Amino acid sequence: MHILTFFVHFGNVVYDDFRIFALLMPQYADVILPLPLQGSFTYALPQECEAQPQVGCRVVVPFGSKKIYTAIVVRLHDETPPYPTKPVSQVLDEKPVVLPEQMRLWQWISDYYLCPLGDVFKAAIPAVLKKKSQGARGKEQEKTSCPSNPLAPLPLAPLTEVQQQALEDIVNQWESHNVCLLHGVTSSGKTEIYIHLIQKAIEEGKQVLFMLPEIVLTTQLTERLRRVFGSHMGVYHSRHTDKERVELYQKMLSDEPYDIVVGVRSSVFLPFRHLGMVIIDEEHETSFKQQEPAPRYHARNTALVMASWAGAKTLLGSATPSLESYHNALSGKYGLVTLKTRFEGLSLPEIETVDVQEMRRKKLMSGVFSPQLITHIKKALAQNKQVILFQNRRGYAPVLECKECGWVPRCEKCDVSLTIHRGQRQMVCHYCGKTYNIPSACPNCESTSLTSKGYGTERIEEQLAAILPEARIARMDLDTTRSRQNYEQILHDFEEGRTNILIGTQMVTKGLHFDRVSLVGILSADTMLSQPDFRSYERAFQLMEQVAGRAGRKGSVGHVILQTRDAESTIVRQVMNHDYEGMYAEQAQERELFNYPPFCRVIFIYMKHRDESIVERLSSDFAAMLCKVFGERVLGPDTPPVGRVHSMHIRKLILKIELTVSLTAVRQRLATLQNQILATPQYRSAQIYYDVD
DNA sequence: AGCACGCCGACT
DNA sequence: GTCGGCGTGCTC
Repeated sequence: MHILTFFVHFGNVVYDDFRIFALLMPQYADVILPLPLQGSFTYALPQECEAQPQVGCRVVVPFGSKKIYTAIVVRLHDETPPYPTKPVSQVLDEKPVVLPEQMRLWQWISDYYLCPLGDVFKAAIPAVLKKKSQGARGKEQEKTSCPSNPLAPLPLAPLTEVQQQALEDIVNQWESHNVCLLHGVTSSGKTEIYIHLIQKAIEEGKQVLFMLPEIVLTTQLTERLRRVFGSHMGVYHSRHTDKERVELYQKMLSDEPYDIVVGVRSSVFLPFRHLGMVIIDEEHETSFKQQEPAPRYHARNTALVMASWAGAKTLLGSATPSLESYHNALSGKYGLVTLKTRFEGLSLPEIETVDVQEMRRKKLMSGVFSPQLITHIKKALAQNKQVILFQNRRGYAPVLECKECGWVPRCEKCDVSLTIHRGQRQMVCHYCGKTYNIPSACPNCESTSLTSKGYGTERIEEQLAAILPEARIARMDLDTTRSRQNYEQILHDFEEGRTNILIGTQMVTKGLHFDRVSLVGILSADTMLSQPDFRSYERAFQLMEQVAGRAGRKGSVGHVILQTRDAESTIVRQVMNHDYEGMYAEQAQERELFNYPPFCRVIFIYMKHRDESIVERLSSDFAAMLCKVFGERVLGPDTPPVGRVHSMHIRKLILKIELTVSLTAVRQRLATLQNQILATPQYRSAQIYYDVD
């Protein structure tokens, strides 16, 4: 409890003049450890003056019989605990490295996302700061995230009339709302508006956090910002080395912090002292939510909480807002500003659907390629234009199948079929990453007629190369972009026109701007809808709309070919008409009917165990216990689509909580019930964890 | 998380 | 009769 209270009364408790004069140092420090443990541990403090830590400082402590950890002091006091204490072995900081507001945010994440505080600590602090190393406190030796731009900042590009109007609308909305949603179609020039807002905030002496999904944080955008903000700006990217992250963290703690930090999800954990504005671009992106490991936090929602505490204004930007944010905007909780026109009078791309079923019946398909798509690709290449092809599946083919007996290779540790990767000459489990050799004969019936079913990006590349041998094709997916250099090389080659067709997964849908792309092909709209997830429809719309937005730049209307088995489906029609509002209305109705966010809070409860029968019993017992307390709000247990990962069998329960019910009460009930069931001897070795919203 | 302590199988 | 399997419980 208690952790928070002491931070709130920081000034009173820590800086007690009387104490210092009387040389009565606090005798004990409560610390948290970077381990999945709830609560804090008490250590004795050495009584020398110079070794006194403050709350928020790192200390080195022995833990267990031989482990040594870096811990964070959360409270100083004189209450002798009823057990023997070990002494703190070293104090690493003179000044706090975790600010009171940060600690408060950690506690909020721990409470809201139902995970131990130690897990938040682990995620929040760069690894080097957690290690027991003396070199870590090197504020003085400022290195030259990171060559900073020595050039004088360029003057801001003037906004167009439409952009200027949007900017004024945003500022107006902020008069009456803390959060404003900017719904701007792709290429409507949102970035320019952000830049002007950031500039304004910096002039007012405020700090700005500009959060982006990983994939958008490419050189294209950072370079543009760098040219404007130069050495005022820090970049926080997951591909930065740990050393670079520590430098940024230390810089933010120093007396001359960056005015603006452009960063990914984990940049919400940076220490801001004068946060005045938060901008979250592509706010609908699912990568803001950390899935694995704990803490399973949502960086957008966490940033919203942080901003409201700091009294900062937040701008959420997207061409395809999340249903949650749009709902908040319509209900008046957020301000809403809409930008309907594309930059420089560009019109939205024209979308043409192709009925794959029909083409297949007429035997006109060449593999995944419809004749229409091939014609348009040829036309684009003849005009020296470029093409982006989108397929949301990597690898060669999702399945290998024996023609004789129907045998399909599966992962030993997970309940999924293996994806074929030709390039690596292997089959790969996309859940645990385990690789297998491709068999030359079926291990079941010894037949050698094994065929690939379905299409991944790798196979599409192969087919296209056969159809258009003269095309210069590049592929961009997880497999070809393992290193940052590869990623940048692929983009660079495409930008320079060395390649003219780019095939890729979601990676090609985000924030890339290429002037010569005239055609976008969506190879299979249907595969995106196949996952049984309440957000899959929304996500499919967002992906298609985003990738379509890559087509057409200055002076010409872009063209999109959307291949589907069901050209009459609502989603295809909505994408064709760029009808976000229609999609929203329909999905919102559905979510309301079935009690899903944003009309309800959803907590997924996962249970894992090596032994399937144990997890089976555990899940039904736990469900029964939960039902007694939560009644109809409990759904399940169910086996998730992939019922076994890493040899652990999984069951899932869903808890739907009305927005009016206090989450604190729910959390306490859950904790009690979880402790109760895990006290049962047979379930002791099971794992239970939660995923909120 | 990691480590120690503790109780049951195949080895010198 | 011991070495070692990993189940379980604790770490200030």
